Amino acid sequence: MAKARTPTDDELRRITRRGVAEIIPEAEFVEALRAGRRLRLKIGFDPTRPVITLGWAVPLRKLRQLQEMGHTAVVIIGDWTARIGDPSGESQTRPMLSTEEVKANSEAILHQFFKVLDERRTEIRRQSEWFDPFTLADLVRLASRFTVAQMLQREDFAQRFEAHRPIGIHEIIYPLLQAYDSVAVEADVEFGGTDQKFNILVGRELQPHFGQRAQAVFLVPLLVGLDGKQKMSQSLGNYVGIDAPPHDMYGKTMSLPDDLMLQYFELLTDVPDEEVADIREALEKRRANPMDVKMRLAREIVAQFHSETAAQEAEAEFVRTFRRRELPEELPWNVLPFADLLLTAGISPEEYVRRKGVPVKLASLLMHAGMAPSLSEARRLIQQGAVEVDGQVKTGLMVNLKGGETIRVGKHRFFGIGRPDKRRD
RNA sequence: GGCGGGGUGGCUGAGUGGUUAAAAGCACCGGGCUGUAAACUCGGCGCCCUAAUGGGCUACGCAGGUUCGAAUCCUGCCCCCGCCA
Repeated sequence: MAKARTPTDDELRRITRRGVAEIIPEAEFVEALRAGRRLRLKIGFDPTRPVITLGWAVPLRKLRQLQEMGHTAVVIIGDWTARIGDPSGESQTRPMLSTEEVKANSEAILHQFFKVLDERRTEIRRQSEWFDPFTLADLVRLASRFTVAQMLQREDFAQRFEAHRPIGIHEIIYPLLQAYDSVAVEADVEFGGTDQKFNILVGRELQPHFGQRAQAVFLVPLLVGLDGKQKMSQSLGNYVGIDAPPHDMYGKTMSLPDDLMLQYFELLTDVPDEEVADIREALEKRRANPMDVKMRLAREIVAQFHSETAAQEAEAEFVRTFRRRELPEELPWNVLPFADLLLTAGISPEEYVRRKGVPVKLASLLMHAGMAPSLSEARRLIQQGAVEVDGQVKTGLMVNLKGGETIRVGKHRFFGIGRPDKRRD
């Protein structure tokens, strides 16, 4: 078997110190790296939703680092559990999905993973490979390896047990399944956020029963979301998608609470430790303007997931639109085709020429453009002065459009009206 | 299996016959102030119609019933929780 490159001391420090919460057992892991043994690095995901947030970039970046040295990432698609859903019905996080949905989501997610991971050094596996043929007898045998007491080690379970709140049997089974994944792929290390500690440890305990070496546990800190309070997650809406377009990624980063900047530098960028330390000091001594620092951060992030050029453009656009409160240079990214506009307004092209414009109900326009979920909501926005057409606040019912306008809704949402000459064919 | 408690808007949680689209808080949205940060401040926050005043519809687990009128009373059903076994 091919060997992996052994890390220099400096690399080793970067791998085991920066952006790491805990490695169990660290000494063993370091030893394995030094020995140059090619490691199988497991990471699993739930294909319930197709979105991957920047929070995932934290462990993925670690994997990438190790891939550079020749180790193999093993990505496990939790397709089997996604198809089962959460039978308790209490949790909205695990609806039951069809095979097609799972497939579509998985593909979308993998695509996002590969913005960070090296595809050539990644093995993709599906839970269904080993769970479809799994029998009830297999499950009972698997369950026999663990005790209720062990399960109660998990803080979440312990608390609920203590408070006499329900713990579903299936909730106990899920960690077992995830643990079995490690056996199935013969994982050497499993990666996850600190909230996964228990589950990953279960895998570590299970492997020796199958004659395998126990995997190491590599825990990364949970990235705090844009609200500055809770972990970044799609369901909380406080996230930045890994595949968010440059301007969006840049803008969302700028809305980050100041306190989080250093954490983001550390977890999401390659800015060297010494430099991060300098930034920290500059901020503390108020030598640096927090906003400038944040712009640097936003640039770093956009450059990483898109390109240097995209980062510069996003920044220029940001400055123009928000700091100087000017209109975007080009038509915005969301454009309502002109033909749709005519259709919405119920106006023929001839009528448009005759009237030199299209009178439309602003509220319904907003709804059509997806800026408001209902007409009532759209009206409220208009009434509150949140809507501008080409820089002019509009509070009236109707608005006359010629095409090519830029409409702003609230502080940071824009959409454009297509130009009439650009007919769709 | 026995006894008891409970299901209200995204969440927490008031409300036990009428002015309750439903207190309050959180979350969220918008305006102001700013750096699309925080804090603060003002406003909004079911859906639909109306330029507006206003009107209509749907909503308090589900289905019926009583009543001029029900989240509130009655009946049945479903679900959840606790204690005991």
